[in-house]
Amino acid sequence: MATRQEQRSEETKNSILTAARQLFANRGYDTVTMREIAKEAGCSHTTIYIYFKDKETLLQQLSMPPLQALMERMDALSEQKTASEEKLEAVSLAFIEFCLANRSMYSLFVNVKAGRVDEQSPQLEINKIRNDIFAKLSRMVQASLLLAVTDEQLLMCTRIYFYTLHGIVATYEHSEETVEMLMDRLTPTFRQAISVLLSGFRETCKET
Amino acid sequence: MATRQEQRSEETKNSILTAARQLFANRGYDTVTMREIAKEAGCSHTTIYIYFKDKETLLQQLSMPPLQALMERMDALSEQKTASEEKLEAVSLAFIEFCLANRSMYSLFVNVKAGRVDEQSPQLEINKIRNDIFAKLSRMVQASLLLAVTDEQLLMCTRIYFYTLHGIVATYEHSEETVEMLMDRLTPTFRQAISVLLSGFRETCKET
Amino acid sequence: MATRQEQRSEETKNSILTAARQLFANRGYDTVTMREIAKEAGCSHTTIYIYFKDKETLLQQLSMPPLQALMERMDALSEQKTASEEKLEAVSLAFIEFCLANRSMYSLFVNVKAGRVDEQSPQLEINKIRNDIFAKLSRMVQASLLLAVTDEQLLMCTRIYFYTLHGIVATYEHSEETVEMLMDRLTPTFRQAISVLLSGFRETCKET
Amino acid sequence: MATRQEQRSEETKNSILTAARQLFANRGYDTVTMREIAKEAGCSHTTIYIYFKDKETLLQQLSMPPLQALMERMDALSEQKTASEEKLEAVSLAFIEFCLANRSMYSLFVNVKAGRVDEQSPQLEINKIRNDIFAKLSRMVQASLLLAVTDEQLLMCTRIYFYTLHGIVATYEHSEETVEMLMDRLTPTFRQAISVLLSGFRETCKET
DNA sequence: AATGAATGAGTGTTCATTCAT
DNA sequence: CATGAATGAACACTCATTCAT
Repeated sequence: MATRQEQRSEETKNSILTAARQLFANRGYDTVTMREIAKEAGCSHTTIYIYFKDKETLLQQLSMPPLQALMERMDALSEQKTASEEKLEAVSLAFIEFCLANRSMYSLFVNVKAGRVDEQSPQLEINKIRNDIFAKLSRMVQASLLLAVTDEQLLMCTRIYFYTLHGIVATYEHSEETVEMLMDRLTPTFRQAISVLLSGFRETCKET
Repeated sequence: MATRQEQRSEETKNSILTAARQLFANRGYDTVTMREIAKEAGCSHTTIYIYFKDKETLLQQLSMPPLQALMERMDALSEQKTASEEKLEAVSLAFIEFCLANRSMYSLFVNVKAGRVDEQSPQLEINKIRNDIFAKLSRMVQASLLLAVTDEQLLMCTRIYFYTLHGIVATYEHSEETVEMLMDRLTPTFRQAISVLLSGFRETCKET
Repeated sequence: MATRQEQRSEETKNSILTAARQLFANRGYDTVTMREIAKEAGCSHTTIYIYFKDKETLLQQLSMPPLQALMERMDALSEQKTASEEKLEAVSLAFIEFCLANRSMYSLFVNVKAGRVDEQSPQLEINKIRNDIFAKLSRMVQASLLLAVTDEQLLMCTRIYFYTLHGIVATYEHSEETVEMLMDRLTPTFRQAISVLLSGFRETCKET
Repeated sequence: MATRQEQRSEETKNSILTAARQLFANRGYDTVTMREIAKEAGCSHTTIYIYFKDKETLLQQLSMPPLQALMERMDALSEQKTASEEKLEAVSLAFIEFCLANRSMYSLFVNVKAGRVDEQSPQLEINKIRNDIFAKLSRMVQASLLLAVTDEQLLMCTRIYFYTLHGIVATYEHSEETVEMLMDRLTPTFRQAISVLLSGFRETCKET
């Protein structure tokens, strides 16, 4: 039973998260100050420390939900009843769009050192999601190839597929265009890239 | 005939450059402080200002020579008398190797805002090199396709080719493995990626 | 109803103002550092930035109120129902006393570059006050002359009158005597100076 | 017998003095850096320390000769065979011109604390010159009055005379006009001021 | 005599964070 | 729960000065 106080508290926390999300996305983690977040959230900067141990923690708490949302969206798309290649395309475009919409998160997502098992949970969590995404795409790539490949071949293809996805996002990571502008302008190119890779994979795997 | 003093001076300058290179590479331009560089270089932070006007200048002096070296190497490789595809492969691997060997430079190289024609020269210089590399690779991609393509098709192929190269480098940008380790381990994958792209390009361009 | 916290805050602000006033007065604006002011005020140097945007703002906030007080006092004195010459004397002595009581302000007041109409407001404000004072004294000098003079003559007389006032203040600007000591000791001299100037003006204007 | 080395040494010292004089005059003592002086003088900044203990010493060594030159000029002018009032005028204008031509020196000249007998010599020296000038002007004022006055009256007149001179200089101390421009534009006003003071003195002293 | 190399102290300013209320 | 007050550490950069040659 949430008292009125608890409700208000939750509201404050949310407004902080929302403000921080927006500012981090637009201006990058380092540039944004706690005071700016507080001003945007409509509270004192000291209040933030009631809810979050420090700036870094705030960032990490911020990054989990969207990543989970991405996972869910990718799952949903991959369960649709369409051809494998179409599904891969849809999921890939969703991934690209998400990454461009959350550019600051993206660098966090990508740069967290892999494997450091001894670290605290938030990094591990992110690591886990990253591996999940990799595995998911790997399966979809396989399904789209329409031919049998060895594990080794699949790993190689998935890696190459990832390189390109990562490269796409990295190319526009610091662009000043909005996600919408970028997606409008470049979706055909992205589609083409996927198509090129798949047909290249097929050719290459066939030969061996 | 360099006096002993001049020698020592040169050493100091080099140790600053080395320290800065390393720190920029590991921790990014913004995060590194002049005092850290000085400590790493074994001198006072004010000494840095004897050799470099300011932090930005230090960064730029650091980045130009290797980029020029890369250009020269790419030129040399592209003039060899081998098949187009082999040349493209050699040049691309050289590009990847260089970028991984100079990871800090890479993010500098990639992130400099494009086009700002009104800016001062150093950024322009980098911009110019970037465009040169793009043009060079574009030409080599065309030669490797072994079939006629429209300008539009070529632009799209080059873009996709770049995405993948960029993605490869970005993927290992923060890895703790040395360049040598990475190249040893992954050169086959990189070759494969190039081969996949080329055969994908050919398939895709043929169709239309 | 001021809370205890607000009270303390006000105290801090005042101690900063007091410290700054004193140090600026004794050692000049440029020479004084924010850290010195803080030490004198008994707080951290960063605390100053809570109350004042920057060093310049601190200086300006310091200077406006006393100048406005001076204006008001001069206005009040000039509206009294006494002989013109007595009023001029009273106003002039008030001006001298004020300037000696606020020596740091004085150099600020005097040194602000004239006329720069394109500058931000605070300098303009001071400029305006200075012009007001000049105009006010000019009118009173004219009234005290008891004879008709051309505009040109009046301008010259006012300038000379100002030179002497300015010279009086400048002479004792760096004296270690308090205002009270100086006024006690020198008021007769100052009166005499005014009287000398007026009779000199009359003689000189008569001739032409 | 000056060796060639001694000659060169003297030259260097002089070029430092010349450079410093110019820079101090144009930009003020605090703003000028040792490196700037060195560059202007055509030597290394370390060389300055061979000839002058530190920046302050340089300033003081710089200030004595012109002051002595002023003294000599004032003496020469006061020994001419013209009417007393003309001599006073000539000497006063020379004083004003000198002070405006050496503005940075002027503040040094004026601000040196009076009387501090325990201080080192350079300050005393300046003090002495200041007193000399005061005495000299005092005598000339007396001669120009053309009537007998008590010591007390003379002191008062001299003080007032000084206030005005000082005020004139202080008024234009921070002006951006050159000495020449100022003297061209304002010499009539200065003459008038002197004339006003003298006739005021006469009137006032007559009465008592 | 002269200099290039080097440095410590210091500049104004910002920021994440803590404390007292 | 929430906040204004306060702070120490840090930033890039400058300067007068000293040291070794």
